[in-house]
Amino acid sequence: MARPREFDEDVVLDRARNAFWSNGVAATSISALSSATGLSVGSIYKAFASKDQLCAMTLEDYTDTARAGLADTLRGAASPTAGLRAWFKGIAAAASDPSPTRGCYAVELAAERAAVDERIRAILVDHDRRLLELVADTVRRGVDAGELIGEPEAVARLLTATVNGIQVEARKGISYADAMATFDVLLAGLTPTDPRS
Amino acid sequence: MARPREFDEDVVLDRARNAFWSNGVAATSISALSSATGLSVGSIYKAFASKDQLCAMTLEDYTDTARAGLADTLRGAASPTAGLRAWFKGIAAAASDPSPTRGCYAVELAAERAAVDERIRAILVDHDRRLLELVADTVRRGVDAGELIGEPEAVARLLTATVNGIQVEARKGISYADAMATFDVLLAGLTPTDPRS
DNA sequence: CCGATTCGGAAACGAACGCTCCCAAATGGA
DNA sequence: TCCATTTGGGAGCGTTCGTTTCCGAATCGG
Repeated sequence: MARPREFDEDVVLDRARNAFWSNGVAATSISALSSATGLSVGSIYKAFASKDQLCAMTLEDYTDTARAGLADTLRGAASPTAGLRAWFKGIAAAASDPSPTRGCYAVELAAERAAVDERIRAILVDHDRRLLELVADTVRRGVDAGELIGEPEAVARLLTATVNGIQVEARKGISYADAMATFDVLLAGLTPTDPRS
Repeated sequence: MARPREFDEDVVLDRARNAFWSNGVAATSISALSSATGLSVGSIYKAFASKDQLCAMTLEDYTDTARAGLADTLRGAASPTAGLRAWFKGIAAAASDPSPTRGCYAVELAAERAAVDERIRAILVDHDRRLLELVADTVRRGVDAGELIGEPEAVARLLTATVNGIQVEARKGISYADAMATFDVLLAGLTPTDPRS
């Protein structure tokens, strides 16, 4: 009953996230969010309670979407290592994006807010745990198939750490080729039949 | 001639950096910097011109110090790989620091400001270039000594990317053991005589 | 010991901050 | 067709922002 909303919450969350992502959370004012989303200041507070709450919601939406996309990529690939390579290609593409939303929103928030905002930190820690499970599962399948070597969880930690490192480089600017070259060296070290040495 | 300064610029830069680092640059006000440094607002502006300028100076001081420390670590070690291991131990220690200045200041600034502040970005890009040369040189020596395998510059990019990735994890909290385990897997993949498979 | 020069710091600037309030507009059930 | 209820939005709340201004204090060459 009563008057229905005129805006699509997902669209508003996307636009708010991009604003936070481009300029930093603290540097993004409510009036800037109003411009970015098309909602008035009062409507933003009616719908999202506070700036911190809105930020947390954009992050939760982002991490959920990112994990779902990664799960599709990893499980839809022809083999575990093919899945990892597809993941890396997507990361390299996002990292070499010239827009101010290049890199990874979760990395931006981890760096700027995780040490000071308990709520953000909790979302990121939970995301990390689930992401690690996803990647470790793929690595385990790769080890079983003889494509990869090492202890799956430790290897998964290395993979996600390296991806995050590339996302940091992305904030300063990195080419697609340099990002992929890094991933190539990484994978070469985790492959049993590598013709090095 | 004229009245001498009553403060030590290095001490003030250290305290300002820690304030930026803990809370984020945008979220750190001039009055907070005044409290942290002991200088009055007017004195800060007389000595450092602006908040952005002060931030850039803290970063330049930090990156110079970090590179000098790493150079000492890498060149003072018994072997190239021993140098890398010493580097990783220092990173893991800084990453598992429970204080809000855990992780790496350069990563914090890369994530929060590099995409929007040209000056900060330039400092970080320059730092990256020099850091990469330093690490690549060590890797090259390691390859020559038969301790490491791969193309030195690409391997160096992987090492620095992984280190930055651990620094991102540090902002959310990571144990010393988990950080070191990640580095162990990384090095195992870059070592010719590893008993895996 | 004086005068040029710099420093330290309190007060104040206009602007922008996050947020609340209030009211008109829009809806569905009675 | 009202009426209860929720939305949209603009004006305004008190506070804090980054920065400037101004002036007494301190120093050193003359």
